[in-house]
Amino acid sequence: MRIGDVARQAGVSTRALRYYEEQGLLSADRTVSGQRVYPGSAVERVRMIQQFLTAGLPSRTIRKLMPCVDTGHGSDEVFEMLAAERARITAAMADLAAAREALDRIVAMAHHPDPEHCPALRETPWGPHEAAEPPAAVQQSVPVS
Amino acid sequence: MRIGDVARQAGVSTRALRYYEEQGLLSADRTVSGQRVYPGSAVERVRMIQQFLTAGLPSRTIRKLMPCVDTGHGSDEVFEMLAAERARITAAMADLAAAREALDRIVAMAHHPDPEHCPALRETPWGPHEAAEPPAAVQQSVPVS
DNA sequence: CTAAAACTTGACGTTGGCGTCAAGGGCAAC
DNA sequence: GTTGCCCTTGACGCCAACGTCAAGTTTTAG
Repeated sequence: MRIGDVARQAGVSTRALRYYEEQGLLSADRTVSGQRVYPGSAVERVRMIQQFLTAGLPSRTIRKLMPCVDTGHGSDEVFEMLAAERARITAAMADLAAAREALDRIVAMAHHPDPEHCPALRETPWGPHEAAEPPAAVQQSVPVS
Repeated sequence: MRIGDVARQAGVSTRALRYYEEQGLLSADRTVSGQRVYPGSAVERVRMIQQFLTAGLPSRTIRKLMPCVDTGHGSDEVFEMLAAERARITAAMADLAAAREALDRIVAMAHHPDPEHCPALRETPWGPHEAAEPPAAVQQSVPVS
């Protein structure tokens, strides 16, 4: 397959494919004239690369990961990286869930015809917080003339 | 509170706070000399901003969202945005879950002392795929001399 | 009073994953 | 041959959310 075919089938740009090669994520044979020639498995591989990129793994990390995918085994160092990335992903999922709930609270607040509903953020468990603005704070400088 | 206090309590840099103000996410009073003065609630607000940013909402979107948070109601347009972002977040969570499972498959593959386990990616349901490299492809140019 | 710490605006630098020309070479069809 | 599409390398552009000086003012601590 040539680069355009892979690009179409994997749903990415040819620019991306050249970039992946540049980053050492994807290799290609060449014709005498220098055109890239890919095996059919390249499509799968590109999809995997995309999935990892979408998940926030930097290309540098993926580069270290791919040999492990190809050969089936890797060094302890690689597995530590993998574990770390796994943890990062899990944490990111938690962050997303929290943000989504925050959005949901906002729409609920806005659509809920209850009394005193509007700036009722105080009722939501939003991490540690101190008393909201005590009348006389600690370090007060010249407060607006 | 001054900017440094808010920064410490919210766990962000002062640069970030000035950036948020620049982007219209966070407002501050000023002393006569021009220094920023924040209410205690600013810490909460910054945490919320951070949460949304972490979730991938662009500051432009958050800017449109904050009035709704403050007043308790917003336009239909804002709610459409919110729904779209909610969907984006859900999709992102699915992507993360998929990537995490891919990582798990890799470690399982590497640690599993089974025969013919190594490049056994073919057994995993990886999206649509055609036969991997038929002996004679369609458009074949001069194949390496 | 003075030195240190904190604050101000302004402006340029960084990072990643590409997009987007630009200028040329290759290749199948007609 | 020639038309038109696909390919090549090279290089600059982009965008967001800040980091990082720089150079000057203010506030605070001793």
